[in-house]
Amino acid sequence: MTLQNRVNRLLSYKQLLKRFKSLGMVKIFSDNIADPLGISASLVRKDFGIFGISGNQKGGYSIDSVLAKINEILGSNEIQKIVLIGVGRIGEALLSYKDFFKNGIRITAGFDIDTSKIHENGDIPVKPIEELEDFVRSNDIKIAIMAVPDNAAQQTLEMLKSSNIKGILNFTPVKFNSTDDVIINNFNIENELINLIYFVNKHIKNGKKVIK
Amino acid sequence: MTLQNRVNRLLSYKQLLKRFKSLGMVKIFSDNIADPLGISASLVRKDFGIFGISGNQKGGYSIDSVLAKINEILGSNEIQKIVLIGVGRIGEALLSYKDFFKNGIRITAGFDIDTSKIHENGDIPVKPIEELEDFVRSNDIKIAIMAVPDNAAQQTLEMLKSSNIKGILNFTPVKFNSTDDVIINNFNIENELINLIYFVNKHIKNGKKVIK
DNA sequence: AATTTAATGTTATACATATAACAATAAAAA
DNA sequence: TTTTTATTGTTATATGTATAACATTAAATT
Repeated sequence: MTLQNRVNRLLSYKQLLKRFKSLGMVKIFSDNIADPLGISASLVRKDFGIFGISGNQKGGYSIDSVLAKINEILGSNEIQKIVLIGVGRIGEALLSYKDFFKNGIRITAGFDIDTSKIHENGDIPVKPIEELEDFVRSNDIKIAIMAVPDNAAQQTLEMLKSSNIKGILNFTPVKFNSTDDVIINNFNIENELINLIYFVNKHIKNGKKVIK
Repeated sequence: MTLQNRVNRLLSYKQLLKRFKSLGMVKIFSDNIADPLGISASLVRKDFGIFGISGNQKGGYSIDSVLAKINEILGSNEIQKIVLIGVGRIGEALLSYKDFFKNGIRITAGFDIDTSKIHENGDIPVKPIEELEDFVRSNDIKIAIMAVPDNAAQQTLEMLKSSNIKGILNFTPVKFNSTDDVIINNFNIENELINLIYFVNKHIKNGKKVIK
């Protein structure tokens, strides 16, 4: 089940390496990374190879230099400015999500059609949706989080496209496909739950077997 | 990019078929499903075959009977009771998420250590975390959403395991692996954003090419 | 009633991804 | 200084997943 691409794995490596580091470790072998993540050591080495991360024939990999390289690859060294469309329940939760700062992600503004949501002088301003296009263009923003109700999803997508947004994390229940112009990452909470329920039931029926 | 397993695709089919149905359509061909989802018609037919969904040699598939079969497979006909651990910002947003009802998912209770969050007589009760194990056992609950702060994640996981929970949708930034006892579905919002940023930047550099 | 047709259902192939095996090599040991 | 050793880096194999090709078949046409 754990569907992972190479970049997602890189993030897992980062998380794990930070924990190793916090324990005072300095060097690490591919096995030490593979085992806790339930993958093979050769996959770790291959990933590292592909991203140009190298180690020493005997001494393994230096945690610090791997972490530095991963941050470089992921662009975590620069600040990544994004916008949030739809300041409802989920939108508000995301606005107050302090952890983003750790990875250099900044929600620079929220946008909503509901005028009661607008407040310019907060920690993160919430602006009327009409200002989206101007804001995105003048601040050179490429990424948006979409957290509007499902009946506004299509319309919001069009706005984001015409604002020249290049990547969307879509929290609406409406699934959209990526195109040449925009990469769309759909996250449907209900579907994740239904999926989980399915595999749990299957698991219970078929007897215990780890599903990845 | 759109990493999809067979069950996730089934959910996509369901969503799409409901839309076709709302347009008044009654029958559908595999191409009609495949094209909007950007997959091959043979994959649709193969999925249907694996799940025992059959059509007519000439007339395609009956939308109603496919939908009925999908609901049966996914267990959407029964009510799926789940619990929510951690009633912070995200937790609250999920508690008020009305759409769950459409698919038969019921958050039966929330749990928190913070006593100020507790209220027994709301729409959905929020109970002290100490009552979790009893509640889960007496209501035969198998699925939990974990939305606690990262420093409480490990401890919460242990509680859920000892309460005999079989599936966890994990919203904490701490990644956990599935085991023989429990299937864990990690959703890390930051990681999804970093992942998206990576592919958008790559996309911009390498020239336009659809990434799925 | 025979033939054509247009779809399904299934098998074969291609592509993608992960693992396993091993060759290369730098450090450690003798 | 040579040999051994332990790990990386890389190539070969296996597994998993998606597509393409085709055989099958029921409806439509002649």
